[in-house]
Amino acid sequence: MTKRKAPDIVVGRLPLYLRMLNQLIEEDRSTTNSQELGDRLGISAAQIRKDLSYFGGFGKYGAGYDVIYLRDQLRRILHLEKIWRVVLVGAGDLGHALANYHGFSKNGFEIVAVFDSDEQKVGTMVGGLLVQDVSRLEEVISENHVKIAIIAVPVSAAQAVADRLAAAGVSGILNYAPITLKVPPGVKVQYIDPVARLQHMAFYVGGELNKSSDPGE
Amino acid sequence: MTKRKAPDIVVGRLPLYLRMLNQLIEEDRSTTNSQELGDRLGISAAQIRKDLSYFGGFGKYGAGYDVIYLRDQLRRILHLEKIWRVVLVGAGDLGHALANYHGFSKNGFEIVAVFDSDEQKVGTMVGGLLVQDVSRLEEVISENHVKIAIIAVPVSAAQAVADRLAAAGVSGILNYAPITLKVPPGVKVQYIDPVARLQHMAFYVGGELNKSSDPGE
DNA sequence: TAGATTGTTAATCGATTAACAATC
DNA sequence: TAGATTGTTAATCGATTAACAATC
Repeated sequence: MTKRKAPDIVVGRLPLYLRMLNQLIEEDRSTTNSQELGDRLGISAAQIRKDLSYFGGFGKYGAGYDVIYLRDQLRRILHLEKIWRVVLVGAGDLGHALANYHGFSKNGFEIVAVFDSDEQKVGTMVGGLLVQDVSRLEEVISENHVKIAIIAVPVSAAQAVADRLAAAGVSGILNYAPITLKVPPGVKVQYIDPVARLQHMAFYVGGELNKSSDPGE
Repeated sequence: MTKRKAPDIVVGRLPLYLRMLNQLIEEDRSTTNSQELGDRLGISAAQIRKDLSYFGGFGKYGAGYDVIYLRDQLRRILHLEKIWRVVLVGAGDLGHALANYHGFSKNGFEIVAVFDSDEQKVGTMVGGLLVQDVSRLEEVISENHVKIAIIAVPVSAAQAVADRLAAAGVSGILNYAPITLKVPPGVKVQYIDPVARLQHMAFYVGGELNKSSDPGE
């Protein structure tokens, strides 16, 4: 029987499990088990079984998991059986890279519109889409029933964009601007901040300034 | 007195505190306090004080924190007083965006070389740097004493690149390829996977498929 | 001193791991 | 049945919050 509401941290691991199952399927594997999944993901087998148990029982006692079946179940749980229409705000270098990235569409996220406020960029093509003026943001979101957006604008514009996205009905924002956004209840924000990640690593790497495996010159 | 070793999750928040302090400095503020920092970051004041306490006491009783002083202390703690030389592997769309992103150099991370295995790309300019053949990876890392690298190559090449980076002396890897890397002990990996983040959000957003604030057409 | 806010301790809460009965 | 691995419970571990003495 399905247990109580899964913690957010558990939900955040499901995409990793899904990714690994897709990889196993590509390797033509038909079954796996919590031990193997854990080894390949750097997670304990117990944790994987516990995580899955929040949503149901998907394995076979003594035999592990059918990779196709578990993959399909995870897709269902994560609401990935439909194609999500996504808008991208910001057509700079990052916006370009995101619009051209095939990983989104391969995984069920279709970028349906790209916006920018720069007159120079509006009207140009980015990733097969015509860049639109950001003034059309609300209109496009409404017409396409868009629920998820990606922010790839400078810090100075990010909060205002988030405000408009939320007001227009978006309830999930993937934010690449290095700023903590204030959003209304019910709107989920995920942050991607490579600088913060590098700084996090620098803490651990930073000990050896001049030592390391360097005999000196 | 400084307490015991700080948990990794605490270290991961320090860059957010640093970012907020830089923002306060730009706003010409001279002091702040744990309450304000917490409010603006969506974190409890108690947690901020606790986090900082792992590294020392940086505030003034009754008066809060001097923003410049705390900023400097965080930079020291995170080993950000030097400029980190970083290599970027992969000169595709993402590599382009990363090489052109000024946020790295503004925060003390200088990309010193860009590599690709595609003959078409080697020799071209990306972000002011000449793209080099990936065969020169070890040589450049060694000559420049590089300790941090960014992987922006396809999944199929990522593990092999990580192996070479680790063997060449890199101890921090920022990985954009959607795959869990196997690395030797002592090598720290941080992952950036926008698809996983979108999937995580889809779980929460996914409930309302056809309902939401839409009266139908 | 009165007021404010830190730094720290103790209490609470939550997540991970270990162990094992269930079961195919 | 014997063997294997799940799903679940209980124990452990770790992180967050609450409370408050310290102190400027």
